[in-house]
Amino acid sequence: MAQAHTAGRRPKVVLGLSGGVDSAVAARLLMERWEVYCLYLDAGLGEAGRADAAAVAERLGLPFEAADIRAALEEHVCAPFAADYLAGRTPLPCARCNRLVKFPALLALAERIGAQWVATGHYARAENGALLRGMPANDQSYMLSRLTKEQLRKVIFPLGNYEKAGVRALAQAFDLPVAEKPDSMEICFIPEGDYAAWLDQRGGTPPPGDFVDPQGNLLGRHKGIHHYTLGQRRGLGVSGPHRYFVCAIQPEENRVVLSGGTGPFSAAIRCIQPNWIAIDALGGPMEVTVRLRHSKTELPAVISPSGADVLVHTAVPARAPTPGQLAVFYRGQAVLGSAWITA
RNA sequence: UGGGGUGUAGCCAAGUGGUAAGGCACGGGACUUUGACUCCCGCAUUCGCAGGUUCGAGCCCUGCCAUCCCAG
Repeated sequence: MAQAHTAGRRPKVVLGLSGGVDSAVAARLLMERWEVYCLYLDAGLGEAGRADAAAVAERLGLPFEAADIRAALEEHVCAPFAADYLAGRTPLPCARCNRLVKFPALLALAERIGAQWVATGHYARAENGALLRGMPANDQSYMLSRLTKEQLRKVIFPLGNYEKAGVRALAQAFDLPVAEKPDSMEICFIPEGDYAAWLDQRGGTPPPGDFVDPQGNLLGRHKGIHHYTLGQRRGLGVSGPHRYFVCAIQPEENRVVLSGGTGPFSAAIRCIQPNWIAIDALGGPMEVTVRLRHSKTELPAVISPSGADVLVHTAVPARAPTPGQLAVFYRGQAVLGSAWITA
């Protein structure tokens, strides 16, 4: 009873519990100081994840519920995802989901139960509305860089100072049922990881067309522009004296342009719809480091405002800046903000 | 129909008498909460076909087939 008494005084937090190792460990860590409510976000793909999440909550003795996010997911993530591919862009669903679906769902439950905080098992840190990198080995701040300042003020990332290996070890030490579960690395709403098949099933995907070289010579046939992304080399099925990279996708012509050499590079990148986290607005040129895709590659760059857009000039040419992906700007440990690459 | 060239794995392409390089494509793996990039592994018992010479032939000889170019 004494424990229940003190538990009642603890601050409440709503944790997104996915059924994976990370959020399970996050739950266990959070329990030490918080009153944790678990929320499973149901994307409508089977019961396996939900069962695992429920098992974790039960093992830890935490309240658990599920939210059906299918409608919001369709509107804010799936539909834009399909539209991007049809327009020759390469979408980044996780970043959109975090801002528009996942965190809003967590915040909605938090409001309902009077919790001040929400949490997830992401590898990043949030401090007073600032978004900071997680540990270098598996930092996930890139995918979180669309979160608003308002959202971030209520967020806790319990795994911000951990690395994957350590989390795995903790999962075992805590005897969590998902300790040995493999990481999932696929788009949560697409089964089998075959996004092209998912798009085709949805309908309205572009037909096969031509692969051409920069001079317009025919190199082969492609399976539909939604099968490709800028800088892609493998899976083209085009053989020849050297390797080929996708250097342009032309939706109007239904063509995919292939080049040889080392693929496309560019040092000048235009981005739209900036989301500033560490600043209120970009007043003038600023030196930052930038990530143009979710990888460890980070380049020094100068960003400058251009109307409502942001112009990025990297110190050295960047490999295949891809429309639809995010440019995330860093100042040291902090995420300054992000913007969508358009060209 | 004459003259010349070429035929090596799905595609390029080394090899020139000593027991099939490499690249591309493809398959698998690592990496990765998107798509990619990158890295690692695998991938012709066989060199257009049939004979012949030789201890030994993809490499030499003969014939045939196929294909390309120039002549018409």
